[in-house]
Amino acid sequence: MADDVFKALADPTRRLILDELVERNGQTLFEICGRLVTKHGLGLSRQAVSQHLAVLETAGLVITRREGRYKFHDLNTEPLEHIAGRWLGQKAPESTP
Amino acid sequence: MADDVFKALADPTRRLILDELVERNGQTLFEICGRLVTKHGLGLSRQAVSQHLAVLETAGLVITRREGRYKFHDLNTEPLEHIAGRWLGQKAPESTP
DNA sequence: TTGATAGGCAAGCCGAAACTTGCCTATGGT
DNA sequence: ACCATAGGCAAGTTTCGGCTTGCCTATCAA
Repeated sequence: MADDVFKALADPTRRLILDELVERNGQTLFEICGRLVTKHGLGLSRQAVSQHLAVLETAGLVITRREGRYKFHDLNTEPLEHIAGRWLGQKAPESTP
Repeated sequence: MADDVFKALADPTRRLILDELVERNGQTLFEICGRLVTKHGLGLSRQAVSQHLAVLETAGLVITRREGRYKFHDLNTEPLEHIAGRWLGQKAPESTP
């Protein structure tokens, strides 16, 4: 469960994909491909991005909905909220003024 | 910078090490080895744990201090606090009562 | 000083992960 | 009906991460 989330976040390309989805939710595979190439200059194939999206989906960080021949990808931040708490929980909360 | 933190957290053994340091801070390499073997039943060599600790240290999650022939490992949770905020930042903060 | 304890360095092995390549399915427009 | 667009599947390659093995250094105690 949490293992999938950490493994998904381990790759810099996947973190960039999450960034793009924060900026504009509900993008298709081709849109994400275009953004990664033009805005960040990384040259990867469409299948590479597709596989990254699959990893993000099994981690629960991306939820997909199909409409016709389009498949839209929505960001789901819920798995991100409890991740660090595993080690921050019972710590003395240092001065947070 | 953040890349090191995510890569460090990607491995389940390293996450277990952080758990052990939460439970008891300032352990030596041999102490951590013993705990991983006895409490969690994983059979890994001392060098494996040493390499894991090195990864955690370059990520800033573990800080070491040397005293004589002992090297104590202290947890540093600071890099964990801003990790998820990258994607949670401009999201509507749900009810935190 | 010798031995035991705590740790470090470096090369090598192996399996998993990232990426490619090639082909296939499905939807929509004209 | 036809073709272009959006996406999927599967095998192959290559790179990288985790782990081992073997040996070396340093500190302390007797």
